Amino acid sequence: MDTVDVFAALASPVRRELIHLLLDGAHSVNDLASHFEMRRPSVSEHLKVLRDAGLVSEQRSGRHRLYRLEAGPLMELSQWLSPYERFWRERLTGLRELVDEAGEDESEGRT
Amino acid sequence: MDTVDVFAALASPVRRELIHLLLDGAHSVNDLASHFEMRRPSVSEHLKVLRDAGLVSEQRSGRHRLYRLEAGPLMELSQWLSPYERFWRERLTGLRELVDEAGEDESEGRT
DNA sequence: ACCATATGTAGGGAATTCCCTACCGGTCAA
DNA sequence: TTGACCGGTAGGGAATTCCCTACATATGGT
Repeated sequence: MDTVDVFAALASPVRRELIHLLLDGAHSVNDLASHFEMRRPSVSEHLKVLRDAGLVSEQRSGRHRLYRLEAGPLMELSQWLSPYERFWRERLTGLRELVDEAGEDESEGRT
Repeated sequence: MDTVDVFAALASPVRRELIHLLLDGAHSVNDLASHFEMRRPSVSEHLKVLRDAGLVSEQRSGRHRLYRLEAGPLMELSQWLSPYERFWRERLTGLRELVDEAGEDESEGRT
């Protein structure tokens, strides 16, 4: 049972597209595979990586397996990102000051 | 000048550690390399990947090169993440309802 | 000029990734 | 049961990654 790092799992554009496709609900493997140029077994392998990273879960239903998005690892990613937020907030603050200087008519308050 | 995908750049634990080290300001390559087991040229190569991804910038200062964190790509990552936020917000809402239900039966208590 | 320091680059080798073609088992329908 | 369909797995090959040891280049100090 290899446990896969969520960053490594998201490093592939194919896998990012896969979880994007799952935003509107669960899909079968064939359904997902139809969105790619590559062969179905390759998509299957990408799904395995996503499973090992906890990013998707499968639910068997007849001969289909429905894959659905799992939020946990993405939430962890968001938490990982939080220490860096101040960096771009500072940048946005700088931009905002420029904007404010350019047009001092409008004022709005939101942080 | 290869332009590197920010997800691919962050796929390496070493590179994530590098940008983490840059949270408290700019550092030289030797300074950064001293935090790792690996040899300095390897750290240099990791820094090149981060540069190509726009995650760090370098500023030459004498014979040193100071690397500093650049927020842009991380902000894009945060934006990429936003469509998925509702997934874990739903989960947290569910958790909160559970907590609230449990809390109605008991008076407050902490160990 | 000479030498030490700071860092990038070349080239190579082991490991990993990513895609492929076969193939296998499970499920449904006739 | 037979056959069509769904989807995982095996094995292989090309490309990429990741680390290494040399080496190159540039700057500063003496």
